[in-house]
Amino acid sequence: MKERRRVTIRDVADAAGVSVATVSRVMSGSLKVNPEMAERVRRATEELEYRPNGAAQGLASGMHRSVGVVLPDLSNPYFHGIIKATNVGAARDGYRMLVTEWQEPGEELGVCLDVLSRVDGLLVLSARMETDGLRDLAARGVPTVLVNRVELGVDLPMVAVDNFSPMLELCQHLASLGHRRVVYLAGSPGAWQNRERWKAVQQARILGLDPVMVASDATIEAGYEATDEALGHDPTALIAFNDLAALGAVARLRELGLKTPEDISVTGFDDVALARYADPALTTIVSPKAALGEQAWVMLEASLRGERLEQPPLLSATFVQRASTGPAKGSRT
Amino acid sequence: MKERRRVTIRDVADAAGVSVATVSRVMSGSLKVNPEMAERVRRATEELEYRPNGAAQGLASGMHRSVGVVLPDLSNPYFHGIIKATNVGAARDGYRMLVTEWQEPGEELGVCLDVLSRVDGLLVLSARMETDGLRDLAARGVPTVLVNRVELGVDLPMVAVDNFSPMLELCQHLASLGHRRVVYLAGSPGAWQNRERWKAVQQARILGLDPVMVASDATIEAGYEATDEALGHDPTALIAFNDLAALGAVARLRELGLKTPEDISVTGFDDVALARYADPALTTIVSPKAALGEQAWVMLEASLRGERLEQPPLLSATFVQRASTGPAKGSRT
DNA sequence: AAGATCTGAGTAAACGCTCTCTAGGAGGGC
DNA sequence: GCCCTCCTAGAGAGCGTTTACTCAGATCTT
Repeated sequence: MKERRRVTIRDVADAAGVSVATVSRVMSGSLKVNPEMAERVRRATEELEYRPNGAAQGLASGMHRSVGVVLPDLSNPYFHGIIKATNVGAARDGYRMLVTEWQEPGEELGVCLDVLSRVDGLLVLSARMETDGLRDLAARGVPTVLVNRVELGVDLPMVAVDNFSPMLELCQHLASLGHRRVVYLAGSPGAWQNRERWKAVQQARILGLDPVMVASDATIEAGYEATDEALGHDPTALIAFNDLAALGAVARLRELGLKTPEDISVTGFDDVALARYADPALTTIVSPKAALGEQAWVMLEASLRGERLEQPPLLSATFVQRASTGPAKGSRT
Repeated sequence: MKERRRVTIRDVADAAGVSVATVSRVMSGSLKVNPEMAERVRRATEELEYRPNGAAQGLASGMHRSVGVVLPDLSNPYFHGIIKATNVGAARDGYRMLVTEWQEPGEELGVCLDVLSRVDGLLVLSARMETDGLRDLAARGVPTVLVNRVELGVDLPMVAVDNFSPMLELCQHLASLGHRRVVYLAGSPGAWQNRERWKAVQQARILGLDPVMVASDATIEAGYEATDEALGHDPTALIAFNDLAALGAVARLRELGLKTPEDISVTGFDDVALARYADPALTTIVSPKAALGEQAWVMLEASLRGERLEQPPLLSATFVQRASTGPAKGSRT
């Protein structure tokens, strides 16, 4: 394992018979360089298999050409759809994306700041991170974009999906099936998305729904575990915070001998890949993950350039009925 | 958005009335420093909210204190379990983990090398990356650990789960239920794991199985789509490459009016979270994801220190019977 | 045709940190 | 009491790039 010295820009310069500055110019695609020289440089680069040192570039230019993504849970497929789209945008613009999972709240700002020593900007998908931390980031002028999190007191660009309207639509669907007593399996208490969804569910009282909230979370396990308590309220339908929780709930119901949707209806949110393939296929809300990720990148890229794009409106999500909802048991609809 | 200048080590040094060298020593935890001074430095650090510049540290020390993880598909939950464990190990040892998803083969070595300009080592979870690329990495002396990929011609440490034995056990289970004609829904053709699993399935001829291979992949969609072709072979059981494909297959079967396991049995591999919650709960192989991720880190960490640990044996996975397998239709078992 | 302007390549100063080397004070041996 | 060793803190040389600047030669102006 001989420690062969890294080939630096200097080596390339020597090999091509030019100065390091010229090599740097060629690498960065500056037009002000003699084509013949550029060609020589390119050949030398190739031959020596030169790879610029990212750290040095970052130090010298103050730009790292990479952005950090902070999210609470890597295993939630909902995030995949988003960051995949973000990634193609970033790649297109020559940026690298570094994903960091972080769960414990309180620590998050620290992590962000730490990550920041190697990135130019941040995408915050984390619902749990305290508002103070965000405000701090905003105050520091760190290019940051909030995803699916609308914070009024924070001066940061944000992109988000409309949670309220589609959830209301979903409730309407439930109401039209004759449901009345429903339980909302909540997501993370502080999360904006959770507040919005719950708000919509409460609003649905006007449609005749009589909702109760039960604490849960955005995971299969949490949905599974919250189901027993939910059943205590004797509901005809379970409105889960997201698809994962819905899947967990369905599994627990099945275990208890309750069939979905015959005995009890269950709804999800997000439309992750599994939702369609589950049994029963989940009635849920199709969240525009790709569009969200794309827009997040556009906003972030602008921030990186010091530009501040106009705050875009909420993206709309659409309700889709599948097999996990049916007429309320005991209703004559 | 005033561009407030970053606080550097020099600022801290000035504030504490010491030299930058001393600050650096305090930060790195060197013991050779007067406690009183150390305290002063620490206080200054705190007050100024000093954060060392990662790029500069990387440049100066040649260490980035971070490792790159290259994986083919962020949405496969199997990887989450692994990298989660790796991450805690890395964090414990003061390393940051950068996840990079990369799909197109051919490009992968380039990406690795590129990522390498900012990391100290690599964890390769990507089954598709060409062997040549790996050999190249090995030749360059880049600290790299291969996960779930055993390459005999490559001189790199690897950690992997035993695929063969548990798969054979699974086949035995199927055989004992009276199955004979089975279809193996294959994973990525070049992948080591795929070869191992298929080898085991073929070996199971000795148990009376009569296996056929059908091309598919490690995703729900691929499992779903390969099912029709699989049915052409009139099997009594489907052995999917992994849980995702199995889930896809079950979904397609249901669509076709075939019940699992009454009409046809289906098995998975990996035991992702969903496997247990799906309907029917998947008979599958429990892969020790956490142990794998942990061991991968241990090996990598040793490589980073220039040490080469002894090649560990394959980790063992265990077969678990759940509800997706039953007696072969038409068998009297 | 001489001075002004422009082009494009080279020189060298950062960038923020680490780490070797040096200096000087404290402590110890004789 | 003097010299030598030990130990700690500071000075400063990089680390590999980028990016003003500088400067020579070419192209214009009139």
